Amino acid sequence: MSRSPVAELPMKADPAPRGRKRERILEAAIRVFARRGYHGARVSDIAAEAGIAYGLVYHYFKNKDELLDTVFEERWGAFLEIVDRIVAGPSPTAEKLRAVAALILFAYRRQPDWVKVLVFEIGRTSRFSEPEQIRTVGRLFQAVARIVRAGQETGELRRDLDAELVCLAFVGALDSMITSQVLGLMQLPDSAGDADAEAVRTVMELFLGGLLARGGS
Amino acid sequence: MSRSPVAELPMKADPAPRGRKRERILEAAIRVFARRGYHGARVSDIAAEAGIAYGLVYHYFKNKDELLDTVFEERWGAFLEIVDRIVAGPSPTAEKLRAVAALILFAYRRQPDWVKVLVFEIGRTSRFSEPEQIRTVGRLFQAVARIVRAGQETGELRRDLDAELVCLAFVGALDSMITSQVLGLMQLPDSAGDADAEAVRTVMELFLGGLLARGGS
Amino acid sequence: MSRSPVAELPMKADPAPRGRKRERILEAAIRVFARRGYHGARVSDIAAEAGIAYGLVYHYFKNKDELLDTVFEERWGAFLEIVDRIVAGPSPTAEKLRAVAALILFAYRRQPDWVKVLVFEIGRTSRFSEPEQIRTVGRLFQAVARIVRAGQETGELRRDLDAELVCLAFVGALDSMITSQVLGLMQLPDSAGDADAEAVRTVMELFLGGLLARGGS
Amino acid sequence: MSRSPVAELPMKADPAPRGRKRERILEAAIRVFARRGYHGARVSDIAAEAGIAYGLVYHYFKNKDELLDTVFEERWGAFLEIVDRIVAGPSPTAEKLRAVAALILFAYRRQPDWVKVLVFEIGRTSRFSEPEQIRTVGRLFQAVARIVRAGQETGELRRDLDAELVCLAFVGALDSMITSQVLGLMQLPDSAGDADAEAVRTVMELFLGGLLARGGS
DNA sequence: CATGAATGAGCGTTCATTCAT
DNA sequence: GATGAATGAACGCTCATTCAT
Repeated sequence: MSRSPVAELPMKADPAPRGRKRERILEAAIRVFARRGYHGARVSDIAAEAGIAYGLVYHYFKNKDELLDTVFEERWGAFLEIVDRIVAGPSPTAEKLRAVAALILFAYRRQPDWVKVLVFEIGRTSRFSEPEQIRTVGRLFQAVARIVRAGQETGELRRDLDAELVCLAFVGALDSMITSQVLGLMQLPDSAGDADAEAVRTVMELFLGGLLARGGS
Repeated sequence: MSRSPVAELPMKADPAPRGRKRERILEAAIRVFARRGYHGARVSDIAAEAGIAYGLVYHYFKNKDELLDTVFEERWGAFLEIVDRIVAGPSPTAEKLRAVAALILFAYRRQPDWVKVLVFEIGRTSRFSEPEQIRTVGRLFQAVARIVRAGQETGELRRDLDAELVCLAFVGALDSMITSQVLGLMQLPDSAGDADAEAVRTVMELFLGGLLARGGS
Repeated sequence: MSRSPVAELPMKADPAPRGRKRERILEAAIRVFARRGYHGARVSDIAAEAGIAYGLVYHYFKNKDELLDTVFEERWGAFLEIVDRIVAGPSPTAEKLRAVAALILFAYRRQPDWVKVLVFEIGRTSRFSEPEQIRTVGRLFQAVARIVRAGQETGELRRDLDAELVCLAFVGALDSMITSQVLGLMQLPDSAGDADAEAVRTVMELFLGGLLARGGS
Repeated sequence: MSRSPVAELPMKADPAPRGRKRERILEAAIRVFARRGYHGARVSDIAAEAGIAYGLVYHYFKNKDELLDTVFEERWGAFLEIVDRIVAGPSPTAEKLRAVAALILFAYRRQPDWVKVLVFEIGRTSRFSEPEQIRTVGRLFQAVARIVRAGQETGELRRDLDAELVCLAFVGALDSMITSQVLGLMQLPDSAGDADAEAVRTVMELFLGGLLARGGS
């Protein structure tokens, strides 16, 4: 059996060594954005966090905006590659959806700062409204939509629901859960064990089987 | 048959008349926040939009922050009252959930600026993380959770899923759809007719019956 | 006998009283620009010199550039009005030219800071190259050119020289002398008495009668 | 008959070959200063224009200031040598003055960038006020003054005018004309032919013979 | 000689907030 | 209540200069 795709999402790696200043700046930016938000983050904070001189940030990046854009594009790109691999894989539709759900819901544990930035600063600022960013985020929806459409074609999934709307609901549900995690609100019954796993189970049961009680019981 | 709860959400009303300066400032604030975001909105912009001197804003509100908070609390409170009435009503569980979904999904049409502010500036800034705001938003989840729990008790809904998680998924799905509307991305098959209604139908089918194709039917 | 036009150029007036902040800022700007040059002048220097708060400068002027432009336009306009009155007056051509020469050469005594700014920051920065500023300065040449052309028509002045070139030479000569004054280089034989008057006499003798020794003497 | 001194002013020469980095930097500096002004010119712009790494500029020059100073001294020195040769030559006074006028007025054609820098960045910044630069520029005045004084002694020129003031006027007139050229304002009647030659003729007629119409002719 | 990464002081500008009228 | 002049802390950005390689 192959490794779970979740495992491909790298853990917070060792900090970039001296000499790879550009990486250090990006990593510092994520930490500071996570801590104070984009607007609250001063460029000088980021430089201090990265342990480099103020002006060097402007050697590597045009301005503060480009820092956030770059963080977004590079990390999001890496994330999408994993999603694409899930989509292209051989698993049945339900398994693919479960893998995506797990990938997203486990992400916070692995890269909490990056997920915070994603949740609070990217999906949610008006600056996000710019077409390019929308398109980039849209690629996640496209990937999930491909899973759903394939499932509809094979007959695994019902065909009377619009795939795009289903995707919106699915990703929205996951987003909501991850936001709840970030805010520290997720108080799960099973918190002793594994809250994330419970969340994955719930979302899959819900989306696959629905809420309604089945006659048999 | 009683009026749909959706109809209780007021349409963009006539602007407050001269003399009711406080109302005019709040309405102006919503428009400016919607247009430029909270950070991009200058107090002077809001005053200009309201047609008053900008020092006057500080007569009615302690500071810019309080403007956003007040907007949030007053409008959100009105919204919650409708939700609470749905919760307390006599309809079956499925109908209550449908009513909530419709209320949320139709809101953008009725109060686009307010919904934009809600979507971009409130659920999503790090400032939102403050406990009080979380609690306020949490009231929506509590209301929906009460519907779900009641349904589980009556046997209408299955009991093996945690009500809180179900709520998160449900509200998240709706949030995702409304965001998609705000961004102008919702391209529905049925766009000639009523995209919102189609969204409501999909989300209800999905959450009640699930995605899986049913063998027999 | 009427007052000399030179006398119309106001002496450094009393500083603008409190309350006329805009004027105070402009006057302070001239002093600071004269002392440190446009680039060397910090906005905070100007505010301090004017005795007002930093940000107030931006209440009255869009930015530092607009300060220099405003200084230039307002003062230069006042100067041109005097020149225009000389042009329109009844004096013979030679007297008009002498009046202009005196106006310019005496200006430094009356408004040394303003003349310094004019000499170093306006006629001479590349930013001056912008069409609008050129046109404004050009109005001085136009005024002098009108005197010359009128003199050529009445037969007072020779007609074989292009009026525009004559103007350039005339104004250039005066500019050179005033610059020399500003730099503190003018070491005149008559320095005990009135160097400026001697400069006026020389420039008029030169331009009217030429350098060549006349046979008769 | 000897070559005109004007011809000694070298045309824009071939760019310095690779390897003569110092020369290339100076030439690049002149071009960039001409294009953007001293303050607008970044050291990196100059290095890019010269095709070298910008750290190298600091091998050859102490700092940006020294670049301008060096440009000024070297080129100005070459220019002064020509002037000195005119002064020392055997021509009559009037011819010497005409030669100086021609040298200056034709310079823009031969070295437009250098003349732009001279006009806008050297005679005219407050930094120019430093004694050393004043002295250097003063050497031009001294040279012209020697011509004038010699003419007064031989009786060619009238003696009732102060030689220094005459020089100021003469050089100022030429400066004004050349500035007008640089700004693209010189609109001469004879523009089809040779505007510069017409300027030389006018300035000489003016300074030698004066503006006044002569009765007899 | 040559490179360009690294440094950091310095400055223009914004804008929320206060307050005299 | 109403106005908008006045205040000043805060921060992004530039760019001359240094220095390790």
